[in-house]
Amino acid sequence: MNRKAIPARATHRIATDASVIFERHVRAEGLKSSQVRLGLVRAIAAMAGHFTAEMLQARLMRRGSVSKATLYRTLAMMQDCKLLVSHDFGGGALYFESALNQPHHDHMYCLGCGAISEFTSRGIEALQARIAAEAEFELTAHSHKLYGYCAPCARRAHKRTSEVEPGRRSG
Amino acid sequence: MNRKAIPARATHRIATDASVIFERHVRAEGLKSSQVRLGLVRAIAAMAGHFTAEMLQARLMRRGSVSKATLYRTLAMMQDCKLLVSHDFGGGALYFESALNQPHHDHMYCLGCGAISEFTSRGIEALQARIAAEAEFELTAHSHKLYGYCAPCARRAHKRTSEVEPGRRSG
DNA sequence: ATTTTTGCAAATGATTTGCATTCTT
DNA sequence: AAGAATGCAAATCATTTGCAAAAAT
Repeated sequence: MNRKAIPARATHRIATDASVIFERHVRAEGLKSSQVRLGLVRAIAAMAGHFTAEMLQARLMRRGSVSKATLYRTLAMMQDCKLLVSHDFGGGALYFESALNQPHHDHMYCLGCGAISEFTSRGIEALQARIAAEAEFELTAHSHKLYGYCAPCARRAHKRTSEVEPGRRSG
Repeated sequence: MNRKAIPARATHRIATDASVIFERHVRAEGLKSSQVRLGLVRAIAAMAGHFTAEMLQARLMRRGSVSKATLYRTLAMMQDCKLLVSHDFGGGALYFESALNQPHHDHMYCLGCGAISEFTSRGIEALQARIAAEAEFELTAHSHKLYGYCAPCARRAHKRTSEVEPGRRSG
């Protein structure tokens, strides 16, 4: 379920759809539009997979540079209008992911190589809803992450004899 | 399922059990024991519920003060020897929780009042394991958090007409 | 004696913010 | 013009770390 190698045609469409939604949000909030930000929005929306602000800035650096301030401000706005979603895997920096037409899913994070993959489970979602209902807890969001080793990393680890267990990890 | 009001007898026993485990760990690592740290370990292990480093320091302040440095270092060691577990609910500070004789569980976090409650689900754990297995992902840990409003906060919210939706929240 | 622990202050690092300048409307 | 957006540098803030002094072996 890893998204990769999005064809050029598709990224253009995604970028355009995102900019429409973004501009609608800007108008609704009584803000102003700007070239810099629109370019950023298009680029970010078209990003494949999961990325940090730093990774994003590195990639954007190819063309004109963008200040961290504007980058973070745009990232925040895109989250406000649901174009973007962020995930905290405990490494210090947040990971972002385009949310345009991306149905909800949860993640597996490889402690060996940092690879992030996705999963969904109707069953888990249902059990979760039931648990919340029984506790009279009004569920508005959830975060479910699996940590461990992806297949290649696990194989690599099994070859060596001594393997260090992953230490403390904030759940 | 909220742990509260632990009787004095019980806290003493917990503190003692924790100090034994902690001292074993210290010896195993070739470190030295210390009064300051042992006092901290006993106090922390006996803490009920979920608390941040700041909350902890505030409570410990009643008796002699402890430096943040030592506090964090002890917190880290206690996690190393599984006396303590930490959780990140996205508020900036980590929450800690004594793990002595505390079976695994996941959490619900109230966006209204910050209350933290616990839940467990055999069903979810099983589905989780199956998902990992199918992806050939070697599962070593997981984090599952539900965000929303506890019963009192939900009632309070429904009384008012306009309720602000929780904004971006890193999952 | 030697090695570790402690506390203070300074460092870290991702993210945020103040403010003067530059866009948009 | 009037209000926002931008970039830079400075500020945040929880957590870490360097180092000299104090404690444990």
